Amino acid sequence: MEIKVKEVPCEGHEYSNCDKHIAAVHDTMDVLSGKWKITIISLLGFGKRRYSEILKEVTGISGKMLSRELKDMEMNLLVKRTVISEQPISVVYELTDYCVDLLPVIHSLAEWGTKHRRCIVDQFKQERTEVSA
Amino acid sequence: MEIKVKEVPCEGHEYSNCDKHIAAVHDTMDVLSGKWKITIISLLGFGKRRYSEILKEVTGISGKMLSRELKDMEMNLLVKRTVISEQPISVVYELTDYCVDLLPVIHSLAEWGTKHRRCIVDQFKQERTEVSA
DNA sequence: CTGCATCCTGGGCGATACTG
DNA sequence: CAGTATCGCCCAGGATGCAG
Repeated sequence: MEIKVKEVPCEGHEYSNCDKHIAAVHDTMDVLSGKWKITIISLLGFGKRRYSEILKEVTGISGKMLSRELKDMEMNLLVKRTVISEQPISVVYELTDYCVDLLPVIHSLAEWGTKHRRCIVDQFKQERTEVSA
Repeated sequence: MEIKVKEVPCEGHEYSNCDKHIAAVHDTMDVLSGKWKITIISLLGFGKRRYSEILKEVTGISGKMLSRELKDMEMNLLVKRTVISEQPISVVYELTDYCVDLLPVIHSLAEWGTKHRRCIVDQFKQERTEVSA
């Protein structure tokens, strides 16, 4: 996080917090980045799952990526890993309470995304009618 | 956006909306993705800027990337591009009203990111004291 | 079953030079 | 001044195989 904006006159928000603000946004983006984390969080939102269950239910993900993402998410305290010592051994993952704080943020992303898709589609349609007119 | 989660029993939210929800989140992430968009939006939050001004104030960005990001953001209706026919020619960019809807979302990302950084740092400190104890 | 190591490819991003 | 073109690096992520 070495991204910086040079000093500029303030209109609306405090500059002194600006760099930190930007860094904080990137922190969250990093936690959610990659192709699979959102999907995994959404799936685990339905309840705890075993590794192999996640592998089946998240269509398209490879074993390597799932391991990597889960380890990453565990380090970020988003999921709890529990080893069940049966034969054969199994491991269950579940969302932490901490991760629940993230859900409203994800919802706000989803809301804007939904609106945005409509907006872009409408613009596309409008351009087509203008051409045909 | 072909990411899918297979049917699973619902606990809490409706499954039928789940795929769309995930796709919508990714839509927003795509719009904000890359190394520079957040920074550019934040800068333009202070007011309109010329291309060369942005180039100077966003430290580290190259001309190529700035052109590319601005073009991308213009397609996504986030910025408005205005050519001023002076000599030498200049171009000013400003946030659209539409982009303003995105600011609360960005703020929520920043809030969680700030908290998360504290959380991870605290965990790190705690692990160190446990080792020394 | 769970998870890591290896190899490989596409795309994000940087540096530099060039055009209107 | 505002961009584009070319080159090239690096790394996220896919495929496959191995280990505990």
